[in-house]
Order: sequence, then C-alpha cells, then structure tokens
Amino acid sequence: MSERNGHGTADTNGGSQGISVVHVSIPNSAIQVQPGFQTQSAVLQNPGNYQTIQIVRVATVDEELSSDDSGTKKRREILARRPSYRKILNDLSSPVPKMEDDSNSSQSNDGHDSYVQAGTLHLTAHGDASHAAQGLQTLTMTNASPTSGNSAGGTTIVQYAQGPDGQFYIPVAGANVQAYQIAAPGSLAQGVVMAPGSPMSSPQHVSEEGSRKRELRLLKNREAARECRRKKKEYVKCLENRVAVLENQNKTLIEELKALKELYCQKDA
DNA sequence: CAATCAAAGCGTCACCTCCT
DNA sequence: AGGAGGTGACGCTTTGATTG
Repeated sequence: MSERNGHGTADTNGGSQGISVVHVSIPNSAIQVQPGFQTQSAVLQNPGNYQTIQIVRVATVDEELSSDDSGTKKRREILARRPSYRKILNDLSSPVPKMEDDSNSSQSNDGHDSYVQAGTLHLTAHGDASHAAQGLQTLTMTNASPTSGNSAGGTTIVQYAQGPDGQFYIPVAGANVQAYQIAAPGSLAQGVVMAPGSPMSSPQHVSEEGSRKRELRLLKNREAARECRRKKKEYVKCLENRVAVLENQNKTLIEELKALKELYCQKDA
C-alpha cells in the first residue's frame, strides 16, 4: 500500500515554485511505502470472527474527552496523564488470561495480539564525501516495527540535495523517478545535515541553519505523526480484538456456569 | 453525472514526557 | 535544563458512497 501522492498543501505548494533534478539512488516505491499498513485491514480480512461476536463498546479516553465540554485546559490535564501508545501496547501485549476451553477464541484464530509491539523510528543523516561533493544527502528512516511489511525491511531512504540558493531538492513520492519537486525553504523536508566542511559562518548561513533545523524538525515530526497514527490504529485494532476474545471467554464461562448449575440441581433433586 | 457528505489521511503546531 | 520524540488538536485534501 502506498501513500497518496502529491497530497497536502504544504508539500505541493513547495513544488509549485519550480522543478529541479536530484540524484536519487532508490526506487520511488521505497519512499511511498508506509510501514505497517499491511496490517490495517486485518480485522476486515477476518469478518467471520465478528459476525457472531458482539463488540462491546468501551468508553475510551478519547470519547471521554470528546464529550467533555470543559475546554481544552481540562483536556490537556487528562491527556497529560495518558501514557503513550507504546506503553499502552506494551501493557496490552501481556497475554489475555487463557481459558482451558478456549478453542473458539477469535484471538487464537487471527492472532492479532501479536502485532502490538510498537515500532521505533530512527533517522540517520549521512554526509559522506561522494554525496557531499554533489550536495546530496541521505536520510535513512528505519522503522523497527515488526508489522512493517514493506519489502525494504522497514527502512526508507530519502535523498535530497541542497542547491546553491539554500533550497532543498527532494524526490516527489509517486512521481516519475526523473521528475522531482523543489522544496522551498519553509515548506518541506529540510532533513539535511550539513556536509562536513561547509562554510556556515555568515549571518545568512545562520538563518539558513535555522531554516534547515526547522525543516528537519518538520520532517521528523511528519514521520513521527505517521508512525503515531499507525500505532494508534494498531492499538485500536488490538483493543477490538481483545474485546472479541473476552466476549468469547465470557460466553464460554456463562455456558459453563449454566451447565454446572443444572448438574448441581439434578444432584440435589 | 454532478453535488454532497462522511470518513480517512496528512502536515503542522503545541504541549507533554523522557532522556542525557 | 534542553533536546528529542510522542501525541492530541486543527485545518486541509482526498476518496468513496450516496443521492437527486
């Protein structure tokens, strides 16, 4: 599954300022793949599990928040107490108490609980000599999530170059490999670490440095937001799956209790 | 087939927590 | 203390379904 391309005003606005060319050493698909998306339709792929199981809606913190009219202040207070999805998922990854007779558990059928481990995102900037010579930088984004099913093993390499005017040239996801969008400062993808030995002492360069830092922060945050959303989806699916499992267990226990009651009554009579 | 709508996704900002 | 990463909120676009 690939991301939608050319999407988002910030991205495309940057591109409207001109077209340039950059050296790219990876196929476009490596940039487009969004790690973890293979698992997103997992629930839908197993509709049978959900046809007979009533999903109990549990009020989540989100719902509590959305129904809270006391304003953002209180919302913030509640959110501040909320652990990250990584923590929540780690907690959830502890196994659901197994029942002796749990053969029809939906969890055992699809094993969704196995994907609750959170991934980590590593950003590494490379400024090796050959690339620096042509102003080309490489940003390696490694997603260690076990759910990332992309063929690149969860590693995405983004390359970009800085022009003499301080602008950054990046490949456009989804575009032909030969065509690239120019990213104006302040609009996109600054993730650049200066090539070693770059003269960066003048005030102009200082502001460029600030601009670069901002772009790098935006780039990382963009990736972090994607990762966060992916984890959130996994988290929700995990909760749904857990609900299904517990519903099954509950049903089995009720039946068991019923049977034992009957047995007991017969014995009494 | 065009208009409309809801859902989903994205980028960015602000704020929080954690780590060094 | 400050930087880095995580995440909710917000505004926007895209997409698919529905309707007239």
